[in-house]
Amino acid sequence: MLDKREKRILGAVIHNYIATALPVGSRTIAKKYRLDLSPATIRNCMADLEEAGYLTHPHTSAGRIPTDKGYRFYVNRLMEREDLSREEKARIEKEYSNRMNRIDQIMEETSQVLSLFSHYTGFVLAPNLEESIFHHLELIPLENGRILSILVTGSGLVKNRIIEIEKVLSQERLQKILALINNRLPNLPFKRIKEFISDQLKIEGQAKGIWELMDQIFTWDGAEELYLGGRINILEHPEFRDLTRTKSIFQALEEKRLLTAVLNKTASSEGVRILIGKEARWRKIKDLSLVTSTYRINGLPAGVLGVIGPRRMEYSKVVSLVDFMAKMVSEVLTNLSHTIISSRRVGK
Amino acid sequence: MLDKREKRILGAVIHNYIATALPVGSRTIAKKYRLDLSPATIRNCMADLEEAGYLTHPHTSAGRIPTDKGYRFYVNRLMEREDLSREEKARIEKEYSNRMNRIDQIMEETSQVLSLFSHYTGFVLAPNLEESIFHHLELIPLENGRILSILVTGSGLVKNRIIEIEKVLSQERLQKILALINNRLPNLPFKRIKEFISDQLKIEGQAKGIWELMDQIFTWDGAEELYLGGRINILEHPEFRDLTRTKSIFQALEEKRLLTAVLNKTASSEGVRILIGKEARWRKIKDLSLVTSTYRINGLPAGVLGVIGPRRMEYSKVVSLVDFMAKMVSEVLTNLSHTIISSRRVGK
DNA sequence: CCTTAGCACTCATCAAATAAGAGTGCTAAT
DNA sequence: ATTAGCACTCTTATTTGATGAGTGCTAAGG
Repeated sequence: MLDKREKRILGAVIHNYIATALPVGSRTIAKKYRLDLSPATIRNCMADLEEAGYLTHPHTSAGRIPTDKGYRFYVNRLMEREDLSREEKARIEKEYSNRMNRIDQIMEETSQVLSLFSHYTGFVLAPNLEESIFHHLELIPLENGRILSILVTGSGLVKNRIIEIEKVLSQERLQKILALINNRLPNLPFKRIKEFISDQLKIEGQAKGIWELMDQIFTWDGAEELYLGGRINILEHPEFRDLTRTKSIFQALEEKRLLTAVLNKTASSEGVRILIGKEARWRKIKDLSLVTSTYRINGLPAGVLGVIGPRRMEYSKVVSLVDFMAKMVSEVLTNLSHTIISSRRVGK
Repeated sequence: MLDKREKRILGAVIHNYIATALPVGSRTIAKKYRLDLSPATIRNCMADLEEAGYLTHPHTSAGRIPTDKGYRFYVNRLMEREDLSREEKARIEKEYSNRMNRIDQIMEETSQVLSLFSHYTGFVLAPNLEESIFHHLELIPLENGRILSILVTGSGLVKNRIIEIEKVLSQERLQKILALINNRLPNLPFKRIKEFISDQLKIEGQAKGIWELMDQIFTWDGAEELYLGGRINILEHPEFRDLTRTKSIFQALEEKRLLTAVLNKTASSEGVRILIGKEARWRKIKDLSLVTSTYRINGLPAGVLGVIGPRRMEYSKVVSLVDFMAKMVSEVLTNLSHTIISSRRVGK
């Protein structure tokens, strides 16, 4: 365990490194932070911290820079949360207010705001369908047994695609099925829909063609939608002057699958999560950190949003920002979902 | 007018500069291109070309590089089209084959293919709604007079958004209107829909609430959807080593509005269009060139696709690629639209 | 025993100096 | 009209030396 002095010095090093991106030496700390210690003492202490794995040396005679472990300790134990000022919150809310009724607009805008206020790259992973609830289905028949299926979720997300079935169903038949679905399924979570349908079909002795249709409608590849805002912000930071590295990072950002995979691994616990460098266990983003939070619809986890930036990130600010945005999005989406769900009572 | 020799030399300079990104000198040309002229002669000639505005000097004792005017001449008069090889076409078709039934997937995939085969950045501007034809409308009522409107175009594009109206319409009323619309409007171009509706309403003496609703459904902001693929490819090219410039270019790419504006200005003439550097009349992309083509649905202009890269672009190859992809997309979308439109005859 | 001053040593970075090379533009010869 | 030759310019790469930040160690002081 680190003693009090070591903590203070570690904190000072990280704080300074975050601000400057330059290796920080003992003198700097002695001068800038009122520790009342001589550089020499600090040097000794830093040597200890290095041995313990919290700091490293880029080369023999340079200052220290934090390791992943160092950042982790800072984030867990040292860092104080820097709440957003009232003005900032107001600005965000203003950025946010207009025309926020299409869910994809909300996602897009959120990723923009996250990047704008953090100066890093913002992202939003769209609501996970499995976790959503069903609201409405439309089927528009095309030729050759093709059908355009339009699926509306409880959160107002609209998913459409063209499906093909072997057995051609008549128009009346289709209408009947549709009515049945829109009558029985609303508010059912998607992950329980298939079993529900198969149960119902058994009871009512319906044909196989319908099951085939249903199966296609309610099956989708896991490719969730990822919104990224402010990719260029990455270029702002000195550690990415070097194009060779930067390029691989842009490649990583372009590969939505990668990010999606990483994000899906972060457990959907409460609050803000931080993933530093190699902790993400993904080579391509080993020099990046993620600050993420889960947003919820009606209290149920729906998706993930957050910020991607250099390991040397202003965690204290970013954490507050991400937290705030997660709550904001949760609220907006929950409201939207109420609008939609309660329409059942009023409209029909 | 340039004489034969000047043309050959200009062609050689540009060809070489495209390949190397380095200013090209008289010796290089004398050696690499069988012009049977001494460097000195070539120098004289290049001086003339410079005076005429086709070439420049970065500094006194460097080789020549082409100006916008030089590129323009090259593209218009000198360049031979380098057709795609059979293998390339086969590869593209293979990349393209799978699951191409959702229109947004087609757009996404097309932009990817464009970037993959050009090594520049590919883009597709989604079909312009104004030019599309109506196919189907669904209205799903929510509470408080909110309505989820789902609009299907003749090309299979699905647009959905939530609209609000003052006067609450009853469920039956809504159904009636919907039936009417889906009966009368199909195959009508969107740009003629509003007048059509207002005519109809007059004849049938319907209430104002309906006009308000219709107006909202068939009005949209011009924000068309832009798909970009392979942004990073820009980083591959030596002229963008310099981060300062590169950053502004990424900003430009991020600003979809900008690109959309530029693209909408390129007239929808036949075939491939090339925009070089400042010709686009937009400061931020003054160091970039665009190669674009219009794709069509049933012979009617629907949208624009193409490639964005450095001014020093391999125009001869890229032109063929863009041309090919435009034809490909036209075909795919036209087929898709047939599937959808003919469903009227079969399904209903 | 902890802290600190002092000092030798290591690297990285910067600037100036130098060298090399590419390319031009001009002149004079062919 | 073409070309060879040459002086001149400017860029780029390389070397060199100086500077300075920072460490690690040792020994002295509280």
